[in-house]
Amino acid sequence: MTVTTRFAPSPTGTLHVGNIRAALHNWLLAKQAGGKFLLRIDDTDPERSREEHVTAIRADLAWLGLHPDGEERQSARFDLYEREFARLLENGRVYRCYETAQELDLKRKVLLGRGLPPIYDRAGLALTEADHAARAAVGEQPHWRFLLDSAQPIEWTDGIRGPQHFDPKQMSDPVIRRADGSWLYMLPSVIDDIDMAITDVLRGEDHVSNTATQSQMFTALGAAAPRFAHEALLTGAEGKLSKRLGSLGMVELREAGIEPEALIALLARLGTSDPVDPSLDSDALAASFTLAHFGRAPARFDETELHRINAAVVHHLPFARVGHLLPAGMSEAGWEAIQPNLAHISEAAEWWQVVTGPVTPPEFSDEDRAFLVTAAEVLAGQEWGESPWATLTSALKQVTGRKGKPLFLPLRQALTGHDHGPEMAALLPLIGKDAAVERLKAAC
RNA sequence: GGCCCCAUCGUCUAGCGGUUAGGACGCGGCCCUUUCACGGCUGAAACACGGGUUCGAUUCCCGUUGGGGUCACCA
Repeated sequence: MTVTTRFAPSPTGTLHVGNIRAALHNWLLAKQAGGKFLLRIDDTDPERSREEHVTAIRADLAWLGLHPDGEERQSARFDLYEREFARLLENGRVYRCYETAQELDLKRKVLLGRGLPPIYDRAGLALTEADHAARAAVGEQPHWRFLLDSAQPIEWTDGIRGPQHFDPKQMSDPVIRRADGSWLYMLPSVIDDIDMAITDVLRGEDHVSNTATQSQMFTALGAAAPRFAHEALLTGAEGKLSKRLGSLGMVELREAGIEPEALIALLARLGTSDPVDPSLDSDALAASFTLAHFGRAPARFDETELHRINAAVVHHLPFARVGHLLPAGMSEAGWEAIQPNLAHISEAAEWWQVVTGPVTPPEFSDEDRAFLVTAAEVLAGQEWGESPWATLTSALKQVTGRKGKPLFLPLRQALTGHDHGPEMAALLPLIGKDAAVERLKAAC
């Protein structure tokens, strides 16, 4: 059986760290097995779903390199839901209810106040046909609940959490359809997982109780449930599940100069016993992806760590990958000279400016000025060669007797305008002889 | 409040009765580089607490404390 996973975002917003992690893990799981990764847009709620978010989600997945092998949209599948719903109705697994949201809320509060679990009392189930007729007569439309089988213990072996047991008596029959006929998440998701032949559902542990009720839905629809795995959620750096984390979206990440490789390297391994390794590509991450290596306690997502990983990633990126992001005219040699000094690709512009000029050197002492005059003369007269920096500095050492910092720092400052930066040996050939001589003269 | 999950260096974690408690990231030091960065070496750094069980608990059991999740006509 081939492995098929899915990522099922609701287009009510753009992707954020939690979403991305879910998408990535499902992608890794499928990719590892040579299976399929499907995108399913969960847009059953026309009120809150926005087309621009669908577009953004597709674009973000593409940016991350998580290309789906197929895409479905729940809004295009209502006929299917209708048919399956009819089957459940026939089998007596759905029933009509009339409580308003306010009434249900009140019931819950009363139970909670008495220290009892807020489980739905199944008042709707007790209604007679006459009751329903009377409701209909006054124009009242019912909403629908799925009837849990209290006699059927719920169990599954979770890919991360191990054996799971739930008592259906401890759970409420979920509302699956509103009075206006619109669908809630619970049932369409199960119908689609069956229809799309999803073999593995990997999601956050906030879905554990959903899995419990949904596992009965699979059975009620005559299908075998997929394998389930629930991973512990991420928390913010300060411990609590932060609003910051929830809102840390693709836009912010991109604006902060985070590369997809960095995000993927961190998210693939955070919360597992495998070390985060910025040098690994997605194929290597997929090959080593192991559910058994996931911890069961919530892990902290630290934005600072993401930036560190980003720097490490940038140090590995080949010119071909970043060329189009670099300043016009920047060569491969330029990239390689500057790359080790970058935390973000965007900083390449600053260092390339050092190569192309103009540069603004600091004020030098008379002594240094004299030194730089000599330097300009030596450089102008020297054979450029393979390693002009070594040639220049060893010549100056002999001529002026300077060494160490007094030898190198004025040169660096005059040539680049900075007192630190990429290696001069790599920079000088890029600057070129004429420009270098000019800069030395200009600094005097 | 009920139910579920969790508790080892700052962080992510390995450990499945007897270990000098291991690794990775970060941090300190040294080397390389006559800068910063990169790279190499090295060091400091942890079993939440209280009871049991046992010859012996980080490991097994109970409790306390603490953290996370869930109990929606959101997904």
